[in-house]
Amino acid sequence: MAKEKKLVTAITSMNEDFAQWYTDIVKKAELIEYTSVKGCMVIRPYAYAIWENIQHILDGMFKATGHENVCMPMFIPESLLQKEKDHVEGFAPEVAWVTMGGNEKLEDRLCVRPTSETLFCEHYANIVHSYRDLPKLYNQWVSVVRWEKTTRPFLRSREFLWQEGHTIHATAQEAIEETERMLNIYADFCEKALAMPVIKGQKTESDKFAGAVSTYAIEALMHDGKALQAGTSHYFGDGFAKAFGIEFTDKENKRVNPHQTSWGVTTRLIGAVIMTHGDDSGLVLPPAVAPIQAVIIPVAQHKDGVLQKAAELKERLEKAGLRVKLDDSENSPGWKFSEYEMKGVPVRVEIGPKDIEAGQCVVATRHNGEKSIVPLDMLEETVSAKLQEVHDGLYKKALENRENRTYACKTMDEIVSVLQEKGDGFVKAMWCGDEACEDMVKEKTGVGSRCIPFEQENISDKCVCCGKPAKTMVYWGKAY
RNA sequence: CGAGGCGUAACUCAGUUUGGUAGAGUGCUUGGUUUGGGACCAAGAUGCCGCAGGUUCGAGUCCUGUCGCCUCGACCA
Repeated sequence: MAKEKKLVTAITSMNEDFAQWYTDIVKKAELIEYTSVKGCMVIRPYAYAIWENIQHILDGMFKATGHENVCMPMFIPESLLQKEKDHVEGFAPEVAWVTMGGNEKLEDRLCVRPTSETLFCEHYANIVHSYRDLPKLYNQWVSVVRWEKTTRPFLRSREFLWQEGHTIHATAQEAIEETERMLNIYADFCEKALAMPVIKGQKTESDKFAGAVSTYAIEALMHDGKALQAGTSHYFGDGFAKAFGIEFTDKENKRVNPHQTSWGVTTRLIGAVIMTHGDDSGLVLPPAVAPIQAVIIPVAQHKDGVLQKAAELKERLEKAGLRVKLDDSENSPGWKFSEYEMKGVPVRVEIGPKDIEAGQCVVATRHNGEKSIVPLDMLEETVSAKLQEVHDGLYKKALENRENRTYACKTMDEIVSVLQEKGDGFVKAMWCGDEACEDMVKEKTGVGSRCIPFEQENISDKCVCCGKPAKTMVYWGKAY
């Protein structure tokens, strides 16, 4: 394979040092700026625009499935957080506390929400009285705080933006269906909007959400072979309802507890996009969420008619419904090419005096660097087709990477040697269901359980660790 | 939070061993020539040497603490 031409020297090569490459990208593509509080970052306009596009698409999917947006307070009294035992145990180590109000010490200190189950439960206890009140399908777009020890932009920050859906249903069946529905929406979104293939599956007991009956997740594989949990959906059963005293009268006039779910995705998705599609020239954005879908670069822009023509192309593409930028700054065309490659703009349109004379322009695609000459009267349909091509190309490349880095193993020795030989990736291996084996695999091979995929395969009849009869196939991997 | 590395101009970094006037390249500003892959010439501006103490006649340099970034663990969306 021909060595890829490196167009930008300002960033570290991803194969040389993936972590440094990531850090370079988030700074150079003007996604974030660090602040004086560890783990809290400025999400700059370009990154926030990506988030807004993510929000817009997902919010539409939520509304289309009957969900309503609400907004809970950011503070949770300690007494409220304490009500569900597993939940508080899971989150207490990483919550930030407000202990003073002005100069007064607070009687019941307030936790800054790390997640809002407790607030939704308190609220549901007040508003749910009858089966006629159910279901409530609520969602909120807010930020939460978790006092992480190790922080990385987008992947693990102390404050992050997310959406958290919280629903409450009359029956377990309905709640389970909701849990599955939302996991499917996330998977759909990742594949159709972010061009990122994901594995749907269930988390193991040790890995599930604090207070949940079962946790489901979508897992993606990054370019370097590490796994990233891209979204989660939890089924709570009636555990929270019992702990918070949520009851309703059913059709038979009996007092019963409702069943709940919660589900969320975060700004981590931006990190996932960077690490799934980025290359040594910078960011590569999937067209559906790219703040700029096509950038127009005028060449020899001081010459008569070039800027006017470029502006005309911009207007035409905008009318066709695209997000377009015309860069008429004084920088050289070469500089602009590199700049928008760094920023991951999927399609570039070049227009110069020679093109104008010939009634054409040059259209280049970011993901593969291909350029083609396009008659001006075919601009709109060509750019739209190219955007689709970029999306498909990104998805295909990400899927290939995942497939090339997914290894089926029957023994722990095999896991160790395949990882050593081929590098990090997903390991498919059988498991007996015993937590001791799960821990042992992690200890001996360095890969932890990611999920029990819905799509099961039979790699072997025996557990990869203890050799006893296997119950399920598990995806294992190193995680971000 | 444990082990290691690094903090000097907007960026990348030299200078720290042996204490003695703050440096380079890139970028930025202005003017001109350029413009199809990060253009060229000229003139300019930019520093609490991460922060706080300490040692010293004198600290970017030595000592203590602290904050931040990177790597590897543990924890996690």
